[in-house]
Amino acid sequence: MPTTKTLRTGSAQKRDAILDAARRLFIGDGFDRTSVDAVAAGAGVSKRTVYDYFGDKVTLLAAVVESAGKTLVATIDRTLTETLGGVTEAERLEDALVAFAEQIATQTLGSAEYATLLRLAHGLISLEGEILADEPEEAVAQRLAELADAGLLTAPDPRLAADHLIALTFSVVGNRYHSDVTPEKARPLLVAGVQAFLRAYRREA
Amino acid sequence: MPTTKTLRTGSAQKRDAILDAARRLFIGDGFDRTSVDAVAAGAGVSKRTVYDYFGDKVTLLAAVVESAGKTLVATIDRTLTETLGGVTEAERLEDALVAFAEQIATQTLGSAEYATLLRLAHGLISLEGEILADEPEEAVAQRLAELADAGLLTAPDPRLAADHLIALTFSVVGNRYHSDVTPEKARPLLVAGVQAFLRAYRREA
DNA sequence: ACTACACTACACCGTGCAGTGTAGTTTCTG
DNA sequence: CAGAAACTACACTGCACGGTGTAGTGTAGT
Repeated sequence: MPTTKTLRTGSAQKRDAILDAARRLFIGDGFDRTSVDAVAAGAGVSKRTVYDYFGDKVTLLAAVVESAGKTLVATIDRTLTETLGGVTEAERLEDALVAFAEQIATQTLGSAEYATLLRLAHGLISLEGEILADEPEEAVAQRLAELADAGLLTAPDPRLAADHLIALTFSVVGNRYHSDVTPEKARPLLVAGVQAFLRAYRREA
Repeated sequence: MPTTKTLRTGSAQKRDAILDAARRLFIGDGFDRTSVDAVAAGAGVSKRTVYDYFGDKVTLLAAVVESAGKTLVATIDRTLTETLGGVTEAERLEDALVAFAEQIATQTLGSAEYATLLRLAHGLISLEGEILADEPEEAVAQRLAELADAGLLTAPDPRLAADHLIALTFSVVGNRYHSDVTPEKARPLLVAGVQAFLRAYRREA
């Protein structure tokens, strides 16, 4: 049995299309309510191809989670640099954090979608990419540690601070508007969350 | 006649047993992966009785959510009174909030289970008990408003403060330990969350 | 042109499960 | 005791879906 098919030009595109459709449908309709036929149709591909690529439905879910995780971490890293890169003054910190939160909260593959995926996978996937499931938090933690070193924050436990920032922004938005998040509704909540975070973690003068 | 059977209302014990088994199984295995046969078996009742009581599976889920919501709100109200009832000094506020959070976070039908139920119901239930889905938050908000009136907190928007307290405690715990929460693991996180909350919302001297 | 392979279309199987119908048994009540 | 209501046991239908097998088509490389 040939385990790995020799990839053809354009094969990676089909794989991505399947992953994309699966992510969209899994998040929108749930894992069990999404049929593999629907995924195939959504990807413009035959069902057989889906099975040829991923073997079974659970493996497909695992691939979706892994792919989404990598994408999200990359996005977070990039966005952190864009928004918090050159911030050295306390005055600009709030705006920068709000900008970061707004990006990640309202992105197509943002914190909400990833959280949903992790919940779908929970219990079905025998923790392979699970160890890196909290990479997003770690990325934020590292950046907060740098801000603390720069004297802008007091964060003895950066990972905890990251969890708190995430909770005050993404979790609050997620709890209020369970799936249908719009930038307009999210923004005031994000601003308030960042302000509360800064009240708790700002470096005292 | 294909008329609708008038749903039976007697024997509240059996009804509760069904609700209980359904909640346990829905939360543990998910809605789609839980068969009505399993619910009936778990409740020690015939499948037919389940259908006589609740009509169909989605209606059963709705009943579970409504029942759990009422129970949770009652528990929250009681626990809030027990822990925060006579608190008028800032020194005792932290311990009281931690005690409250610990109760609700580790209870059998606590914040985590209710959040899971709301997610299961989301999209399946045409918002009947949905309007009261944020009653828990409102209950906390009301109590925080009282604490603000007593001069212990600064909370211009009590509902927002409640969302932040909930996020800093229950959401953080839920994000880290997705389903398997033990009091031992939760406690330090809850203490840290309450402390962060107080840093953000304490009345400045 | 030949071969190898990615891919599709489609039929097909097995199964698990929602929901129903019903006959028979227990239990409550007048 | 009589009769109704609650409940069980069980058989049964219909369907959706996961997964497979296969014959055939398009396409790339030699």
